[in-house]
Amino acid sequence: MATLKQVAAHAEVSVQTVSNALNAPHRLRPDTLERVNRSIELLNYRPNRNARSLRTSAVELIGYCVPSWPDQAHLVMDQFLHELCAAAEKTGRHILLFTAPPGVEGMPTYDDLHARRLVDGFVLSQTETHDPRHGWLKDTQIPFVSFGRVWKETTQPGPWVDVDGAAGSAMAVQHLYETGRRRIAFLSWPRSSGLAEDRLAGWRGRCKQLGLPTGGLAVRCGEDAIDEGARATAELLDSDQPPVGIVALSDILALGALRELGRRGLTPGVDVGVTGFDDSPLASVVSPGLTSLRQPMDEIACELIAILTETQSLTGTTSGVPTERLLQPELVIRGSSAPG
Amino acid sequence: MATLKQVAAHAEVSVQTVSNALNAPHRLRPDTLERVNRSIELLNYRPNRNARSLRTSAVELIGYCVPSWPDQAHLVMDQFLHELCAAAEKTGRHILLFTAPPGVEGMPTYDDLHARRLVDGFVLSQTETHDPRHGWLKDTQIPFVSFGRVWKETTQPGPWVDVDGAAGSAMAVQHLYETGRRRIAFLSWPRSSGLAEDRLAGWRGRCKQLGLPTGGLAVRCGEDAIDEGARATAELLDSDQPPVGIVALSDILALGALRELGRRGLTPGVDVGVTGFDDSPLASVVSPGLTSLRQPMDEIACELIAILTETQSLTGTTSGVPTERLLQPELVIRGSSAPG
DNA sequence: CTGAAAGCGCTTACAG
DNA sequence: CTGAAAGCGCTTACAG
Repeated sequence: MATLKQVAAHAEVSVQTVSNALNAPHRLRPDTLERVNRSIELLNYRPNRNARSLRTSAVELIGYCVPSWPDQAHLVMDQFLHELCAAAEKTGRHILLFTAPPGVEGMPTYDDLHARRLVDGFVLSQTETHDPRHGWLKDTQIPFVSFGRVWKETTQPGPWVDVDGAAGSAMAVQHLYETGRRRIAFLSWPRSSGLAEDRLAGWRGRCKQLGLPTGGLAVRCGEDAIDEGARATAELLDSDQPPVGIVALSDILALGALRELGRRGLTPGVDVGVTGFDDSPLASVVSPGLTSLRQPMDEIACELIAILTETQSLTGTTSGVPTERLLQPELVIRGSSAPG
Repeated sequence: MATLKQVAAHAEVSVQTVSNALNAPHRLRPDTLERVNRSIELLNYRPNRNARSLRTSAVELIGYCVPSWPDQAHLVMDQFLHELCAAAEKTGRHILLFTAPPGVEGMPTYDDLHARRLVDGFVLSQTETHDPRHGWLKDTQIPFVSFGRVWKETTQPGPWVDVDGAAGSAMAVQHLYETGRRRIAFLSWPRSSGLAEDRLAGWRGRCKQLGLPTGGLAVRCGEDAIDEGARATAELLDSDQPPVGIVALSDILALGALRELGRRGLTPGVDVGVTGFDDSPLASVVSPGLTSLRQPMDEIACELIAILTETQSLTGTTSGVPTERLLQPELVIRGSSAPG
């Protein structure tokens, strides 16, 4: 393993010059730069990152706590991780994975990782209503950015990126409306979830806007399970005025709706239009395919990394980068809402 | 941020003694140790990992390349990552995530990560038939361990951990046999997959052993998709002697079988018993639940980490730890094979 | 544009 | 059992 010193000796310059060739090439005369680069190539030199980190006290590593499954979002977690990695690598950084107890119990782990200089900062996800982690990290001055807002807080403790769930539901309603449906139901979760309330509000808002009924059309499911989605759908279909469109809060719930339709001999996309959320692998794997709202994972990842690395959180200086970004989901249309 | 030096000054000992208190406490007199520990506590000292790594040239980081989805195994990837993280942390290590082009194209990325001392070694997964990465890493002397065997090689280029697919299929056959079924089919993939051949062989072997027919009962699907599983199932059910049990190579294929049964008014678990592979989130989310072969992710992760850290691959010395481990899957029985 | 020197925070023979 | 000193491989003011 060649060192900076050896490269310097080989190129007959000082170590400082080699270091500059790597980190500030514009400071060198072109001929010197070329000579140094030849030596680097020849000796197959790779800078030792630990030495660099020790000196600069930046490790270029971003911590991400792997959620313990089962978990609502785990179906798209692999997509998220892949994009997060790719986005980090574009800035020369990498993702360090770790496990921690949920909630505030896990904070000592975050603190330790940061204090021992294993990471520069954190990307949080699985944000919950009143998530205590954000405030804790902010107080401790540990850089972080959150995928997901801390719900029901007037002011967010730190920078975040999120997807506009209300807009997503509205898009789903609009789509079902445009395919001729006028009675559109909503499959929701318990009231305690900020995410659920956001998506529910989008459905209600657009329905009102279009002059569609909402009364008795929002059903709360006990948990995010296929059986619950099926049960809620059965309830809706058994009512006096059954809906002809169903916007579900999640792909899982939507799958329940599809199953119940099938059980009754109704054809999804023809008799009743169904949409889900997240465009998980499930959506494209069922038949007919499930129309679903895709989260723009690549954009999300890029924004997270940009905010974490370019704002005060990591550099100590405030730049012009906004620290709150609400991104729009995209409706992926499949057979469950539009046959053919 | 306190340093070793400051702790030493506070405890009125040399830095060497503080270092020993941390890394070799048995070398200190109990009273000295206690005094040093008090200072560490008081100053909230955390050793700087970069300084340590620079000195010891071990970063305690293990690289794992996030597979680009879509991918056969991505449904259980989050479980795998969680267990891998947890296992690494038990040894004081962490997982560094990165992306790389598939196959041998990605090897420079592995090499770079190792040369720049961002990682000590790698855990590979998504092993393919004749996977070139193993030989490459072995030749380059980069420590690694593989989750999955390199199929069709007489000798494996490096240490591995894998799950016994043949035994898994045999367990599924045995289970269906014990629930009274005598005609058991197998849903497979194209011949090019070592994993598929392994699982197929297990089915055939156990059927022969039990005196069950196999002729015309193995169907190859074009790809791992629900539609393909349904199509293959339809083919089987339309034959002169339709099977009453179906062992599928994957949960996805099994889901296809369930769908086709439903379409025909047949009840899974009653009329036809169905089993899948991997016990993915899908298996417990459908109704009836899908009987499936669970990979022991916790064991797999522990073995991977143990082999990587305890054998020559990382320490340079051969220890007594075996470098090849074939683990047994576990049959998780649900309604698709046994009602009630 | 280039170079000699200090230092980031640890660990580890070595000597006492 | 304890301590003084060298060194891991970089970066960065500083001087020329």
